[in-house]
Amino acid sequence: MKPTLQAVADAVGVSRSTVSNAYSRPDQLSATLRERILDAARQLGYPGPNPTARSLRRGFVGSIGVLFTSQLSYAFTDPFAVRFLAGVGGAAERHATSMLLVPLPPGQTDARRAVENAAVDGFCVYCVADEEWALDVIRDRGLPYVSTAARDDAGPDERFVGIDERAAAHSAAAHVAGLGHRRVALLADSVLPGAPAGPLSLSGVHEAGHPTTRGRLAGFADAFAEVGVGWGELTLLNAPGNSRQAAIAAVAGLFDGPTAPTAVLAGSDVLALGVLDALAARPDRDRPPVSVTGFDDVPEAAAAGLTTVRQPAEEKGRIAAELLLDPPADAAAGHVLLPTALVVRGSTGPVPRS
Amino acid sequence: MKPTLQAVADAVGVSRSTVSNAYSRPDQLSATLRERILDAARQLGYPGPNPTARSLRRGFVGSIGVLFTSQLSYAFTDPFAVRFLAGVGGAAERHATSMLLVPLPPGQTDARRAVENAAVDGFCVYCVADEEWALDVIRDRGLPYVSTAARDDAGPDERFVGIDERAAAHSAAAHVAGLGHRRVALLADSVLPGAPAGPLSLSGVHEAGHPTTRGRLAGFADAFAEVGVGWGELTLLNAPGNSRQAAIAAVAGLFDGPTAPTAVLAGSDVLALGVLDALAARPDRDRPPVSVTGFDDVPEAAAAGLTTVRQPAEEKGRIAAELLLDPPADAAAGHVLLPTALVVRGSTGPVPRS
DNA sequence: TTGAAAGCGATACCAT
DNA sequence: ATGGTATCGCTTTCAA
Repeated sequence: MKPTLQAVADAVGVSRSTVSNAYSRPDQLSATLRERILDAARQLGYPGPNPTARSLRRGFVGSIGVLFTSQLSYAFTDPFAVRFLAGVGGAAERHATSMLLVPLPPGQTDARRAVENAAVDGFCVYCVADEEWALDVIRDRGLPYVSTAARDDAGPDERFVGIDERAAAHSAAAHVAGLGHRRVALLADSVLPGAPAGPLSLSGVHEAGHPTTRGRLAGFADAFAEVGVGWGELTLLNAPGNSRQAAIAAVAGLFDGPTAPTAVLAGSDVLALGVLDALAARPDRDRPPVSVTGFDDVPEAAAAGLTTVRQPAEEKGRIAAELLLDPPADAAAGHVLLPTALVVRGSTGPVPRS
Repeated sequence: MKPTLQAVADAVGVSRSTVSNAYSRPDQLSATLRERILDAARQLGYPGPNPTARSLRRGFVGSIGVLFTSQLSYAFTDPFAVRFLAGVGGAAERHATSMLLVPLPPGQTDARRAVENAAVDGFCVYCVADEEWALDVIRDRGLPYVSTAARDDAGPDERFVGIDERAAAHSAAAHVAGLGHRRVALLADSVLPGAPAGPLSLSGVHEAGHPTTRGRLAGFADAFAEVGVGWGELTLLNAPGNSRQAAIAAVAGLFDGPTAPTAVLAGSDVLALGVLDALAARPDRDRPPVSVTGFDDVPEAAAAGLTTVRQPAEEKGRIAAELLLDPPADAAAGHVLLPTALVVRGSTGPVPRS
C-alpha cells in the first residue's frame, strides 16, 4: 500500500490540511513543522501529493496537449513538425508545463475518445485533417486551444498562429511563372482524402480536402491565372501522405513525353525533395531540367538547394504554446500571422528552350 | 458551468452509475437506454467522463512519461533523441496511450517536483544525468519504468534497453588504433558536470560523470590500452552539452602544433560533426587530415561520411515503450541489449606520415 | 438491468 | 498557525 497524505498526517499527528499546506503553501505553517512533516514523508516513502488527485481538486493538470492527424511516429519523421514541437516544448518548459502528445487512432469514434480522454489544460491543434470534430470536443470540454491551420469558419475569438498560406504559395508560383514556366504540375498532400498517388482532377481549388493544402493550391493557381494559365491547364498531383515516397509515387511517369511539365510546385519541402529524388533517378540524365519548389524551408532544403517558401517553424510552435499558456488580454493579439519569405536556390531556373 | 455526468443522469432520469456504464461498459445496459443517455449527453454538451476524475478512480492514467535531462527543445534538436521519441511514440500509439514529455527544470528540487507531478502510468527514462534521484521518486510513486542508460547498480528486476556502450566504443577505437593512430583525443559530453569546453584531466575513466559517457570512454581507452597507449597519453576533451557548437569550442586550438592528435573519437555523432566543422573551418586546408569517429549513426552521419558506431535508435524507443506497456512475464526478458555495428566511412584513414 | 453508497487522494474555505 | 468539512467527478462493488 502506497502511503497517502493521510498517512503522513497521522504519523506526524496533524491534519491533512496541514500536510497539504506543507507541500503547496509553505507560508501557511511554521518552518519547523514543515520540516517535521517533510521528514516523516521521506521516512514513509511518501512521494508527494498524487498528481491526479491534486489535478481533480485544483481543476487543472499542468500539461498541454498537442494534437496530430496521423501517426505519432510521423510527427517525428517530418522535419517541420519536429521544429514545431521543439518550439512548443521550449515554451512549455519555460512555463513548467509538460507536453502531452496525443495520437489520434484511425476512426472518428476512437479518435474522439482520445481527445476526450487527454488529461490536459488545453490543446495546440497541429494540422488535424478536417479538424472540426476535434475542436468541437475541445470546446465541449471547455478547454482553450490554439490552431495552426487557418480554418474557414474560425470565430473571431479563436486563437491562431500561422501564415498566409495563399500569399506565401503565390510568391513561389509567381517566381516560377516569372521564369517562363507554363506547363506546370502542382503536387500536394491529401488533395482528396483516400485518393491514390498521382494525377487528379478537381473542378476547382475549393474541392481540396485539407485547408492548408487548399490555401497553398489556391496561391499557386492565383499566380498562374495572372499569366493566363487557368486552373484546367495545371496538372494536379495527389500525394497520399507527406513523404518523399508519396511524392515519388505521385510523379511516376510524369516527365515522359514532349508535353511534360517543366516545373513542379510542391506543397511541402518533403514532397519537393521526393520529386528531386525521382528526377535524379531518371535513367537519362541529360533531359532538360525540371524546376521544383518546396514549402517550409526545413533544414534539409538548404543542402538540397531547394527553392522554397520559408516559414518559421519553431517560432510557430513557441507562439502556439504561449498563446495557450498566457493568453493575451487583447483578443486581436490572439491571432498571429507569421512572416514568410521566398528562398530562391538552385532547384528553379528558366524554362529550357525546346 | 460545464455539465457533469450527474447532470446527464438527472436529465435522463437515471443514476450516475448507469450513465457511467453507458460510456465505459456498454454491455451493462440496454442499447436503447444507452442511446438515450448518449443523446442527452450530446444535447447537454457533455464531453464524456472527465479524464482526471476517471483516472483518480480507476488508478491509471493512460499515458507514459519520457524523462529528459535537459531542455525539451534540445530533445528535438538531437537527431538521436528524435528517432528515439519516434520509436516510443509509435509503440504508445499502438497501445492507445499518450506520451507525456516531462521537462526537467534546472535545480534538483524543481526537477524532483516535475517527476512527482507527472500524471503518467510509468516512465521511459532517457538519459538523465545522475538519474538516481529520479528513479527514487519514480519508485516511491510505485510506478514502473524502463531505463536506457545502463546504471552501475541496477537491480535484476529493473527493466532496461540499451547497448553495450563499452564494447561498442571499443569497436570504433580499435578501428582507429588499427589505422595506426597513437596521438588521439577523446571527446565527450559532460565528462564532468559544470566543466568548461576543452581539455580536461581525469585520473581515470571512473571519474567521468555520466554513465553513458563513462562507458564509451572506457571502451575507447580499452582499445588503446591494447596497443600500448595508456589513459594518461590520451587527450580528454569535455563538451558541455551535446551540440556541434560545444564540440567546436572543445577542439579550439587542438590541431595546432606538431604533436596535435591525429584522430578524435567523439562520444556522439553530433559532437563528431562539430569536429568536422571545426576541421573544415581551419584556414590552412592542406594540413594532414585528422580522423574522426562518431557514435549513433544518425541520419546526418551518412551524408557527412562519418565513421561511426550504429545503434538502432527508433528500435530502442519502441522497445523501451513496449517493455513499459506490456512487461514480459520473464524478468530476464526485461533486460534488452541491442546490437551495434561499426560503420566505416570516409572520416577515418591511416595516420598521415610526418 | 439498474441504483445506492462508498470511496479514489487531495485542496480550500472558514473557523478557531 | 492549524484543523474540520465539504467537495472535485467519477467508478465500482453489492443489493435489489
